Amino acid sequence: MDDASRRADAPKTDDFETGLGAGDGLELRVWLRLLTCSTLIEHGVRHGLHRSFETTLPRFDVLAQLQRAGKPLSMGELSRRLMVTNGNITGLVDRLKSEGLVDRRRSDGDRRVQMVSLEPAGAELFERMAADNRRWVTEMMAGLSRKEKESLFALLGRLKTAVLDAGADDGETG
Amino acid sequence: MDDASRRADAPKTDDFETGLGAGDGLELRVWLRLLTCSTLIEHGVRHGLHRSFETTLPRFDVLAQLQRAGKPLSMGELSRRLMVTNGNITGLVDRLKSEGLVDRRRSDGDRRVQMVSLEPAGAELFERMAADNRRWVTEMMAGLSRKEKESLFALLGRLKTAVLDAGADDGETG
DNA sequence: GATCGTTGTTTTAAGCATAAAATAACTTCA
DNA sequence: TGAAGTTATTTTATGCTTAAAACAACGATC
Repeated sequence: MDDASRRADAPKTDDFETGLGAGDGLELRVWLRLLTCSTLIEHGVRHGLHRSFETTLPRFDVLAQLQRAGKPLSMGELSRRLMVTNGNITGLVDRLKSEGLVDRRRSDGDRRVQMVSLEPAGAELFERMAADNRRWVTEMMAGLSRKEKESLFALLGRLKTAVLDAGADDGETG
Repeated sequence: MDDASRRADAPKTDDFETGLGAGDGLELRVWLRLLTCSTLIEHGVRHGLHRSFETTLPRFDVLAQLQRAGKPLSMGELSRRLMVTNGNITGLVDRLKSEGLVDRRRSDGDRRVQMVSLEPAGAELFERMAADNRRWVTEMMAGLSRKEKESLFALLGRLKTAVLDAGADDGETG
């Protein structure tokens, strides 16, 4: 139920993507395919993390952001970077702290702020997970040429910009 | 924090786009960007559904699959199409049924099977949601040319195939 | 130096999601 | 026909996620 649809002349593709006519709704078709790809890869990563490390993707994501930042981050900064709501971070960091992977302490300057930092155990675990993660993702994309991956990367960059621009003044037009 | 790093001759900048070396990790970079785009668009849609219809994306997805199929689907078929676990569908269909949007009844042939069908109210609501959904997604991609969207669609098709192929015999190599 | 608006975080209530175990109905095949 | 295996769904336990409300500390202004 997959390809056989990437030829431009395919008649009535109906390619299992969701109730839209083949003629148009190109944006919808892009979106659905994007979501499918995202979900497939996410499943692969999630499954790997579960099987190899008994952990979850959100936890991995928090560690990744901290490692990448190279410095402690506030709860709010984490929630922005992970694109999830504030309340979400609270529980996530609670669990990571209880596992000894991160530390959380009140900021000296602003007593509302909680700074989250990587513990050595968290950094060490992250390195191991990151190596496997890279391998999984690379394997999943093994069927694409370097050129295809580069094109995809560039187009996704364009899409990201487009969506961000479109959303800039979107709250008030509703 | 994005491009400026897709040159193959970059030394070893180690450009932290999630703790990955700059030289390579192209696959990881594609994946992260894909996830960002997916999350951004999903937020837009989710927000619209919540604001305009007081409903959620998973509910919308179930209705969309039923509408698209044009016939009742079993619980298992729904879970496959939505790429979520079985148990998930149970609760989702429970809620939709309690809202009068779908019906669920045991199959005559096989008494294990539950067939889920669209109620008129569900079909009517779906039509309205789908129209808005299409508009939201189109607006979010307004910054892309038709050509870019077509390229993206094609490349995502290639990616989908690649990931599915890679995953075909993945369970046993772990 | 009290009050007003803002910002950072947590709490609450509900729903979504997973993996794994449990049920229950079907199929096979000896 | 009846035991063994398979398939469809639900249940269980836990965790993730959201939106909205509540709290708490900050900053400004009068």
